[in-house]
Amino acid sequence: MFAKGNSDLDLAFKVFDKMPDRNVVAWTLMITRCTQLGYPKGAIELFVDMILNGYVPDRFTLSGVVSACTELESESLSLGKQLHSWVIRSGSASDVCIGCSLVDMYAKCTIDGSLDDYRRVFDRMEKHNVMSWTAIITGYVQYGGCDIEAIDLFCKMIEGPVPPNHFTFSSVLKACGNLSDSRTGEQFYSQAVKYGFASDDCVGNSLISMYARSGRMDDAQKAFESLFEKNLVSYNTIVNAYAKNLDSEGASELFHEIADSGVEVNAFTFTSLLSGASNIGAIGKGEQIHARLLKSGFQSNQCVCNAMISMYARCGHIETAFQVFNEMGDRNVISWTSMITGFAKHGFATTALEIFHKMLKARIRPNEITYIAVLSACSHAGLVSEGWEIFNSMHEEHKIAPRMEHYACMVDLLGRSGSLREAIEFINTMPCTPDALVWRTFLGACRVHHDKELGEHAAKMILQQDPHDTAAHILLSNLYASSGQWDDVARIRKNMKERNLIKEAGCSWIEADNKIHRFHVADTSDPQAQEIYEKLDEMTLEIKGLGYFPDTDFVLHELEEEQKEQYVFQHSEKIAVAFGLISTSRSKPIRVFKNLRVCGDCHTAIKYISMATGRDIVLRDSNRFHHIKNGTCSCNDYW
DNA sequence: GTAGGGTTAG
Repeated sequence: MFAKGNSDLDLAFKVFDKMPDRNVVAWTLMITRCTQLGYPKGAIELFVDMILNGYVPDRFTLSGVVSACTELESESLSLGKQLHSWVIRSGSASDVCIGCSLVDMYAKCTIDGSLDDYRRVFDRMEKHNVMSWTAIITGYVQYGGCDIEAIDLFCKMIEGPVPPNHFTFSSVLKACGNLSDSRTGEQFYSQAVKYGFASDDCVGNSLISMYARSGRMDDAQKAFESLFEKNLVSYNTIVNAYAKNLDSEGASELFHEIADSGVEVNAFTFTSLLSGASNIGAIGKGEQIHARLLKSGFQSNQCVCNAMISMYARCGHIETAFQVFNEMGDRNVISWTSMITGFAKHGFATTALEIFHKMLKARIRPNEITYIAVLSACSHAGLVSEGWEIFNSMHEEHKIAPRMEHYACMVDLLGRSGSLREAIEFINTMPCTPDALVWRTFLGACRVHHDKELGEHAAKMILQQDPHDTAAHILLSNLYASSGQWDDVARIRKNMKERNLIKEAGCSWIEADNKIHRFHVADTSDPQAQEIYEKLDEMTLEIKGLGYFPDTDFVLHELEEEQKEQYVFQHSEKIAVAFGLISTSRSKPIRVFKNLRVCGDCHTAIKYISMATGRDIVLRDSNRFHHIKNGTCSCNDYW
């Protein structure tokens, strides 16, 4: 009877306080309402009051207070556990209602994604209904990161007597999306159709997202178009799909379509648009969205602010990112991690570490992604001993078991600093089998330090695990190319061709006049191509005069030295810089973005160009930012 | 009076 808005909650409290004769139902009702209206702490206080007043909670009360804990996430895990043991003592461990709440509570409150707790509760339940099945499957997908287990459980479920509903299908489709396994997803979807959920918006939206996460944008678009009814979530899903797939133009067009359709956008929409802008580094677009945000009233939403921090940082405006961070009211672990990542990618490792220590002081618990950010900060700056210290502390102080990514960070840190032997020793003593990521990182270090023997070993280890790994083929071929073994280069290229492995094309882009200009190697498609190449030739002569010598190690083909030079001078990042020189204002830095790591020769050449022209050049590659000024780079040639 | 879902930020 109570409670749509917060004032209704006040009213509900007034009535409740005046009740002469409260019973368990009244207490329970108040507890659940508090949680539903976003006051889980109030719910817990009420529960404590209730006990102190001598009332005995029933199954609904316990379920309600467990839900309150769920809302508070990891903050209340210990209370949740106490409630759980209470449930067991009171003999209600097999109750389906309490069981569902407990599964959900463990799923959302357990930080390290350990599955044992919620699985144990699930297994103890007397019988299962569609809610308990859905709760456990969702728990695996959302909080355990265990998509395969979720799919297995789903398969078990459909063999049993309880039919899945639209929520269950939605979760299992999400699991397929996380695995980028659209084939399995399609099978589940056709089952969903058989069960009569063909026109269900929830299942339809999950299908779009599943296709998008599997990289099948055309099918995502088709699924979107064939939706029975498009709601805001559908629009947000497809906007996000375009943003993720680097099509921020497509995302903004859809944004206007939404506005025209009369559907009101929400914070999700803005967050997706911001991430779309940040993926391609389109600061102009990002600023437009920021301006629109200020009118929308979502500018203080936590997710939106976090997306803004990341957008400004990833577009090269680290100071503005820091400003947004400082002005934010309520920061969570993602806000802090975004800021640490931002500083790390810009090469301000010491600042990144300072922020990390402030975060610990503010009693914000770092998670595994925070540690990836902090460790990569160390590795970008060559802070070996700090890296070790942090790596050791993550488990000792915060009970976070290092994952493959953390091991890879350490390999990167040791490898880049030149300690290849120490890195390989680290790999050999890992408690788990190193995966392709670890070996790929190590191979990258071998390439930088020209260690052919270890590099070959690493590439073989990668190809053992994944014979189709394009990166290993390329790195191996680069390694051979840099020592002039052209027969081996040819063999690898032939192998790649046979296996139909295509190197992701190097591509650079630059924003000018609020438009993105993209360039590939030796690109002549731009209307201003002639001017660009004239500028390039002019720059080549000029910087050679300053002492630049082309490093043709970075050319893959066996060519005459002069041809190699020419080839290296047609790399996409150089073309983009030349375009920047002729079409952007002198007062601003030239901001270039590249989808892959910047080539070593380009890095050197661009440093000389900054010296010759007096322009500041900011280059974001797939790994980090390079702030190039007067012939030096913020990465200290360490990338 | 109870429990489950799809879209967002690192």
